[in-house]
Amino acid sequence: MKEGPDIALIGSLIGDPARANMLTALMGGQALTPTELAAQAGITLQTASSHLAKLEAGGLLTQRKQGRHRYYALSEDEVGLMLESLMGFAAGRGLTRSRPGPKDPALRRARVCYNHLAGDYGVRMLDSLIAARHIEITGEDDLALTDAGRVRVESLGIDYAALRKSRRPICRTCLDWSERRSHLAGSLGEALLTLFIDKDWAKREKNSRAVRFTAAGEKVFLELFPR
Amino acid sequence: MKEGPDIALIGSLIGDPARANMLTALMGGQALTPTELAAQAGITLQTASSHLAKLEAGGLLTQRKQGRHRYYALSEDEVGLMLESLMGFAAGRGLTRSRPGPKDPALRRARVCYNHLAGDYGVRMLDSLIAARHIEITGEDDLALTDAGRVRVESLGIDYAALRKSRRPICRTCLDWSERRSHLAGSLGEALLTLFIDKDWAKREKNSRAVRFTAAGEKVFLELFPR
DNA sequence: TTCATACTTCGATGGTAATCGAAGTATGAT
DNA sequence: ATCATACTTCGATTACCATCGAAGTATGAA
Repeated sequence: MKEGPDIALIGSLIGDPARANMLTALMGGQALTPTELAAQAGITLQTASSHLAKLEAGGLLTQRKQGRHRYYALSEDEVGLMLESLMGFAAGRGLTRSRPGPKDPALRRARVCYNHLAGDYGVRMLDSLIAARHIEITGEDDLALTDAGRVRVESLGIDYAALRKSRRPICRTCLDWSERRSHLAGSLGEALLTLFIDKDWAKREKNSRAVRFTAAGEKVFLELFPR
Repeated sequence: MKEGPDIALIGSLIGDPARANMLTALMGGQALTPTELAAQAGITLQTASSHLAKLEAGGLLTQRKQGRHRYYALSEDEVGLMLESLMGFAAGRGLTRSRPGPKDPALRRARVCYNHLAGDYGVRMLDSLIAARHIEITGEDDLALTDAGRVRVESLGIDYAALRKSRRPICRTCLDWSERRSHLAGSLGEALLTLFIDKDWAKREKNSRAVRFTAAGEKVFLELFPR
C-alpha cells in the first residue's frame, strides 16, 4: 500500500495558490525577496514569510542573505524541470490562470525557464545546435557538446573550462510547455542566456518571464541559430 | 503577475495524502474500483468517492462503468509521466513514505510504470534496443522504431500495424525515478510489457507496482536484451 | 419482488492551515 | 543614538475541506 516516494508533500507545497504564484515568479530565474514575492502572490509579507519557510524546508527553495535582504531562488535545476513538466500538463488541460492575454504570445516566443531560454526561440536554438552537430544526442535524454561545439561556444565568449568545473551537467534537455518540445537547459543553457543579456541582444521583462529581443539582437540570434 | 498555466490546481489534487495514495496505486496500471482504492488509501468509500470525483474533474482520471462496478484509471500517458517525474524529485529528496523495506529492491529492479516496464529492467531494455539499432534517437526526447526494429518486434508477436493506427506515440521516453535514466514508454512500451505477461515471463504482484519475472522468463529477457 | 452489493449524495463535524495584525529582531542609514 | 527598512514570530481568526454516518440510487442475483 505504501510504496514509492511521497508525492503528497511536494504536491501540497505546490498546491497552494500563493505558493504556486511564488514558484512561477521564481521560474523567471531571478532571485527575489520576500517583499517582492508577497506582491507577486498578492499576500502580506507575514504570510509570504511563512510560505517561504515551508518551501525551503521542503527543499524547493534556497535562501541567500545579503544585508537586510533575503533572496530566494529555486534550489536546483531539478525543481525548475519538475515545475515546467507540471505546467506542461496544466497547459495541455487548458488550465491557464489568466485567459491568454496580450503577453501570452511573447511568452510563447521567448521566455526564461529558471535560468535558460525557453519558448520558440529556445527550441529553435537547440534544434539548430544539433543540426550543426555542435551538440550531440548521446542517450535518451543526454546531450553532449561536440569538439566543434566547444570551439563554437568559446568563440561566442563562453568560458568552457568554467562550465566543466561545476558539478552540474553542462547540457540537459528541458521540456517546453508551450512548444511541447525540448530546449537546452544545464549550465551551458544558462551561460548562453546570460550571454544574450550581457551583449544586450535581449532583455528580461520586469515581473514577467518574457524575454524581449532587441531588433539587432534578434537579427544576430536568427543568423547564429538558423532553422 | 498571473501568467502561465495554473499548477496550483494540479498540485493540490496530488497534495492530499489520500489522493496521492490512490494515484500511486493507479500507477500500477490496472484500473481499480472505488472500494479497492479506498482500501489502498485507508479511507471509507464515501470519502474515496468524493476524491475520485475531484481527480476526474481535474482530468487526472477516467472512469469506465461496468455493471455495478466503476473502474478508475489514469486518464492518459501524460499523467503517468508527470507523476513519475514528481516521484523522481521526491525520491531524490529522500522523501519516502515507508522506509526502504524488503519490497524496495524488487521495485527498483522491475516495476510497472502505469502501463510499461520501469526500473533496472526497463532501463536495460531501452538501452539494449538502442544499442542494437532497433530504436533510434531522432530528437531530444523523440524515439523512433527503425526498420530492423519493426521486424524485431513483429517477430516477438507484436502487431505493429495496430500500434501505428492509434493516435498515441509508439515510442516515448519516461524518466525512471529509481534509475534516474530513461526507459521506454508509449504504445510499444505498453505492448512489450503486455507481451511479457501474456507469455508468462513475468507477473504483476498484487497490490504493488512490482513485477516479478519467472526463472524462465528472466533468462529469456536477459538474452533478448543484453546489456 | 425482494435482497444484496456497489457506489453516490447529503449533512454535520472537526482539524488543519492560510491569513493578517501586532510585536519582536536584525541590518543599514543619518 | 535614532529612525527606517526588511523580515520573522506569535497569536487569533477564519475558511476550507477531508472525513464519515446516514440516506439515496443503480445494478445484479435469487
